[in-house]
Amino acid sequence: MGELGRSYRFNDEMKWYELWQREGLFRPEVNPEGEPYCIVIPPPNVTGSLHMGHALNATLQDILIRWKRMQGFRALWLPGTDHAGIATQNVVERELGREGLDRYTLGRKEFLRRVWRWKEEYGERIINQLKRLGASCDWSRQRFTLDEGLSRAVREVFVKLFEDGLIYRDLRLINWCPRCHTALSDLEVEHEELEGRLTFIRYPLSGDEGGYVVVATTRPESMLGDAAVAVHPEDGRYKDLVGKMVKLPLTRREIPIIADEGVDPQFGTGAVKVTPAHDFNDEAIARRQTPKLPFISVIDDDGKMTDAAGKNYAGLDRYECRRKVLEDLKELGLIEKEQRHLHSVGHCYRCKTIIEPLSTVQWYVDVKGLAEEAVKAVRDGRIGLIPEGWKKSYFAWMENIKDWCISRQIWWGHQIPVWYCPYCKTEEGQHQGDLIHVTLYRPLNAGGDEVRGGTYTELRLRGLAPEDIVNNAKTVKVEMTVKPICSREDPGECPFCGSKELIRDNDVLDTWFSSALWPFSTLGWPDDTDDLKTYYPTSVLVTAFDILFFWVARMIMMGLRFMDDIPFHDVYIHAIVRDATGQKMSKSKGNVIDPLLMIDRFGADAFRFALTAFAAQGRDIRFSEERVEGYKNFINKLWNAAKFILTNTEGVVPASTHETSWRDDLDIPGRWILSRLSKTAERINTALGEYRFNDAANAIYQFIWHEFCDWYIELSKPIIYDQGRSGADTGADPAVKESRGLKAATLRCLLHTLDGSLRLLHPFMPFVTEEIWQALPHTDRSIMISPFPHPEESDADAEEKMSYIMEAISGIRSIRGELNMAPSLELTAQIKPNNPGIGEVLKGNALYISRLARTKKLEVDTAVRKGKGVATSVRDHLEVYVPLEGLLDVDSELRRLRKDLQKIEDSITALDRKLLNEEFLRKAPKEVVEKEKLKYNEFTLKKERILESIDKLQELKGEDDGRKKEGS
RNA sequence: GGGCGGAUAGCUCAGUUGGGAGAGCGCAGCCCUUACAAGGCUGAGGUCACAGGUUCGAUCCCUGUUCCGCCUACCA
Repeated sequence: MGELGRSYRFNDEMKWYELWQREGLFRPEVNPEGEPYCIVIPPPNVTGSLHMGHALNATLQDILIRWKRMQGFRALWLPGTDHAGIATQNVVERELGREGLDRYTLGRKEFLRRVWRWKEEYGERIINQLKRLGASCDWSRQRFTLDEGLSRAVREVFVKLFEDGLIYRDLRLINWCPRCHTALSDLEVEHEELEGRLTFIRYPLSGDEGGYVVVATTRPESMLGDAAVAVHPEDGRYKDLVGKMVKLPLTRREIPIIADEGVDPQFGTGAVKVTPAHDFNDEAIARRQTPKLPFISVIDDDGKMTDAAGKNYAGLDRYECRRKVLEDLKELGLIEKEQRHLHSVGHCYRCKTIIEPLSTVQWYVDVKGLAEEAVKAVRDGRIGLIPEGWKKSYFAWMENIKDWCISRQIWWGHQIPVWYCPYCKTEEGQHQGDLIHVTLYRPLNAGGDEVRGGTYTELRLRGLAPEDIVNNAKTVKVEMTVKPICSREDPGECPFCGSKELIRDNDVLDTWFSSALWPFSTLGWPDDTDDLKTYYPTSVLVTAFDILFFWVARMIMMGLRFMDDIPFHDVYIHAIVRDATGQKMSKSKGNVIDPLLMIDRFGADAFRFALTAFAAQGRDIRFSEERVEGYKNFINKLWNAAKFILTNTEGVVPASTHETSWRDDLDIPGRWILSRLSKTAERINTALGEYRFNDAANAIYQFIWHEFCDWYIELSKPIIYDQGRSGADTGADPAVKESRGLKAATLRCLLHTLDGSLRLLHPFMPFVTEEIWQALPHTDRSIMISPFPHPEESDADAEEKMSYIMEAISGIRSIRGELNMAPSLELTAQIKPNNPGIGEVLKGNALYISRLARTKKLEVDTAVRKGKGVATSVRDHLEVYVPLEGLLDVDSELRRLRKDLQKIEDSITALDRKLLNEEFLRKAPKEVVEKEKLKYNEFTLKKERILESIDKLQELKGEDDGRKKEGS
């Protein structure tokens, strides 16, 4: 047993974390016999630092894990980080940029060394921040998506899907980020409404001097790549023009006017320019046409115009080019008009650069079949989404899912396990080496000549060694017809021609590809490990909705495919944390609140509790510091309660869970608080079982502050102090003896309830609970492995009787408060119980009433004779009178009573309406009618009593007034 | 364009099988009562967005309207 300082110092939180870690308490092996319970953490980016979303996410998982661990489960919270391909690469490239370098000057190998170095240096930052939060992850099992094991999993999955024909290459338009220099999946594109300009441009008709067609566009620069002008086939205005040609301004090309169903005659002029290589819509039109329209790429990887754009524009940035095109068109008098136009524009989710659709060869996963299975798993309830509302979006997305573009033109990540042989021939008989196009990041010397790129065959013929080519390649574009060699092991030679010279695919996989395997790759798959057998499928996944599609859906698909089982039973989808005004937090808005700052200022416990208490299902959290502060006060309250109990229970033998005989000596308040404690445990269990975190948090808050502190501790004081005074007694008096038993029992009850409260609170506030608990008599090493309180049968009798006591006390307090009487003023009070049974309870507990309500004299009798000058409080089971000779402020008491009367009359009127309604009597359930009748009787009784009091007062007032008149 | 969610006390929000409207903060009054003024006690404050409907009875179920968010989509 220890002593507690004056106030809780949360700065020492980490000493407990160190203890937990030292003792290995985060490992599931602390409960070797327990049923497995497992959560895999949504791996944060290695580049990341803890933000509010992480903090909430981790707090909720920690609550579940600590709760289950205390319940004896073999609870595993498996942590790790994600290599975050694009984000991490960006960070390191920026770093290089400051040194005047870029990744190409370093070359792939050296660049990757740099990234790993960066990762070793900074990659643990977010992990350490999670520790500050108190996250009880099993760090001995920590994983990283680029670990050897996880990489093997990725490779296995890729090869298997390739073999099954579910991974393929294709040439089509993709979302390209010119800044990150890579393809992106549809999900990685954020659409934002922007105000742009709709420009109406005249395209002169060929062979019809003066005739023209007007097209409207938001991207004038793309006209350089136009392949046609399209109109709706039914559009009368243009019917005659279909099949004719127009002269494409600023170029020497002529392009046809074609008909396509996809054109909206209502929009713009009804005629649209078609740029197949730079617009998804136009791509579709181009593919529908016979003959197919040509794809003319006028914008390159960097967002600059290509040679195909014409010599006036080649090399210009796409937006510079736009300005120049507009200028040039204006000069030619071909701009009819411009208007403002609101449209949504795709941005790179990593760097916010505007996406450029480019026609490239990429790798795709055919997800249709996988998605079907994943839909089934949710539809038939094998996986639960909580709150359920998300199912709808899940289904909607899954049912319209498009193939997943998984290749990225970056270096940090899992390189695609595919090789190409430059010496084999394609089915059409071409040399594959001629179809592999390499651009070098710097000119290489080849026999005296400077070489900047070319086909692989050319480069080899000019004398460059294979290593030189690969190591200096900026881009390697492999045409569609080249045969891929996909292999689990790096192939030493071509399986077809035996050539030892193979070129590996330059691209890496989307980071989400490896994240999709997380629930089983982290447990050891593809090996058949004990962990995998024990913990898969995992219990629950806790995450925010913004990665429902990115991650959750894909994990379900991959889990079902490769483990033949769901990856988790439940998915709990929590809120987004916003700022106090409801804005999403973002760096650009400058409204980000740093969780670590909150932890520094208020402690991790208060911060966690604030997040939890507001984590209601289906609603976003508006975060504000005040709330955290409020929970810091709660900690203070708890601390002081503990201090009080500890100083008063010195020497009290620890109340072991088995030894319960002391309970027999308890009186009503003691039995009541135990019953409430048990009820609270039950409420928390139910709430957490349903992922109703806010309910659970509020239940324990309510119990500790408003039941334990406000009532029980106050009620214990008369026992502790009064009996303490007579403690020196000989003990001959049986009443004293008995009360000694009561005192001992009360002290134990205080300790027991404090201990139980701490355990119930521990999952939410791990640090302060540990600190207090360590000061309590205890046997376990830590509260975090002590048993979570089991709900017992509730003590209805004690709860009922306690309500009488509470009514009596608050009745008296109410009169005191309402009539503005000083708390120090000791009153005389009379209580008239509704029946003798209630009276017995009140008499037996008179000590509590008089102490808490501060009375010097207390009379309890069903036949109490109400004096003339009394204040009255009418409660459900009793009436309270406080005679106020001389003190009575008759008018304010009358006002008070009339207010009560009004309330009760309103209720009675409402009930009247109901009970006089025959249909209600006939149709409503009997219990309800009975209840309403009972209420009616109760209320009328109450009303009569209040009326009686009013009468009495009015009588008195009459006399008073009379006296005053006489006196004057 | 399609879909989803929200509108309850001054503020932020709970309210799960439709049966007398709750919390926290804030506010007002009285109190430094020997755990805690980071506190105690008492209290004020709500036609549960609006309009219909179902029902004996609606904050809750249905329809519509208004306002506010979010997701999604190939409106050039």
